[in-house]
Amino acid sequence: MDEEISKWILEFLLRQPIDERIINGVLSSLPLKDDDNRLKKTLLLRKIEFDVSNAAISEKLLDLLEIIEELDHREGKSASDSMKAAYCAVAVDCTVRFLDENVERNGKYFEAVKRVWRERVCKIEGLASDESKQKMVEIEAALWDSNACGKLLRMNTRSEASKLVRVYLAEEWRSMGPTFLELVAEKAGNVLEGLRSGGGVGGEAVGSANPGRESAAVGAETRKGQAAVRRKHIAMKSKRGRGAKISAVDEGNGDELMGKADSIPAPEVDRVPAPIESSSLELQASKKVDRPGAQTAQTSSKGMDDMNSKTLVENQTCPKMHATPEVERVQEALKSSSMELQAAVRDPLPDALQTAQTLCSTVATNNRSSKSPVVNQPGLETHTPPRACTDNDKENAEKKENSAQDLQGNEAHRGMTLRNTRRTLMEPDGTAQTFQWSESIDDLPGGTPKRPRLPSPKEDRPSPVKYYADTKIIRRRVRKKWTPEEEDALRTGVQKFGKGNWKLILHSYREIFRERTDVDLKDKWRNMTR
DNA sequence: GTAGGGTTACAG
DNA sequence: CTGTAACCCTAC
Repeated sequence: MDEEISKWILEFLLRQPIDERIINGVLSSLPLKDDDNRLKKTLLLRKIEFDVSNAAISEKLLDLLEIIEELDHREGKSASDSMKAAYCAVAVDCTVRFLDENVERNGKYFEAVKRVWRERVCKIEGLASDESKQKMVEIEAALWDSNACGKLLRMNTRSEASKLVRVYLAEEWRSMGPTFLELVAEKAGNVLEGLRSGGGVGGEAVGSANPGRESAAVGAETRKGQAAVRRKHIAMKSKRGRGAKISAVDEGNGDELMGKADSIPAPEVDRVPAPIESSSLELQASKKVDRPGAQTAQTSSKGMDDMNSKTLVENQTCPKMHATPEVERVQEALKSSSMELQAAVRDPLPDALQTAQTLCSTVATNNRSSKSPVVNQPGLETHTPPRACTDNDKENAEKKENSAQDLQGNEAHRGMTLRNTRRTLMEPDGTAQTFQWSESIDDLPGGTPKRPRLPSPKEDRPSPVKYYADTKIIRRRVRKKWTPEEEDALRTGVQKFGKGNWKLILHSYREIFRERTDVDLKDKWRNMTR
């Protein structure tokens, strides 16, 4: 199946309340590449939503939020306030759950503070906020202050974390907009609406304004108001090379879509959408969950208001089930727009391979025609990634050639140089620097997808709270005077085991030396014998 | 784990 | 401010 189509399907499925096993099955069967942060983010958000809905607030949620923050960071987007708040609330809950009202029994709590706040929250600059700094002060204070301890214990941190994560999720789903398939379905809804009303098809869309997350029962007025927002989503898609044609249709009226469908020769319509049909059948086969609200395309015009975009996608992908003339026309329209989209998203690999082949054959020709000795000139290596040649490329190539000739004397040398540094353009270039996202959801050989992993160590972004944390959390123990009982036990211990066996003495009188260490014993003996 | 030097808190 | 006890850091 085409990778782009796989992405559309997966993105759509990830937004649905489908059994996790089905999602995993789809993940392992679709050909996906590691270049779509939106898809990765959708996957991560779904995971978070799953955990929160199961009341599973844990440090794993912090992992997921950190990965999303990293993805956003790479795209130049900083964490939203709701994300920071959610992250902070989860961190608080993951710590406070270990808190004991007796501050002297808070060993586990101390470990949690260290693990969650010192080694994690403080180091993620992108998720730091004034609130998290404030919370950290309170969290730390509970280590020694029973009042602060009591205050934290009275808080319902679990509920707060759950609530704030949900708020964050809602905001994130909203900002991501509908999935591509839902957009397409929405357009189909417009067309159907137009057909049923027997007149012009306006810009008003059918379905939820945020089809992936919100109820389909959105009032017509609301939808009108949000039409402009949807157009923005489409425009965004078109920039990515996905929906250029559909975008154009949306700006005009829906009849254009039908017009395009009609104008496309039948063989083209039949040929191109095959991947969509086959993939949709696969999905249908794997989708065992029937949604009660789903209706067919035979629904009346009034019923269309309630029809959500999922239904439309199903209709689109099951042509044999609802073969009314209207539906067939919509299917044709969808197919044609799909074909146009496929045309817009051109795979660069064939061009690249062809370019590489051309270069290699040129080099081979030069080798045969030139009697010049082979000279390795690393300074003249070309490491331009293979891609289709443009006029500019040709110009640049000519310039490079000229400068190479200036240095080497002839074009043949250049060819030989290229040949001697790398056998082919597809070979790894030892001098080139590559930057890859190694935490791929599908970076197994052969593109076999696998579950997401935690990110590798992040770049060292100094955190403004780190210094604070280091100086605050590792604080001196509260100074505690030695009791006469402890001094007696120490003297007895030294008499019995000898000076220097501090560990042994400590364990022998563990009940007396409650909060002392072997080093304390050694220091105390030093003081006593001075 | 131990030894010894360094640092900090506190009483006078 | 000073001396001392308690605690910390680090080399071995």
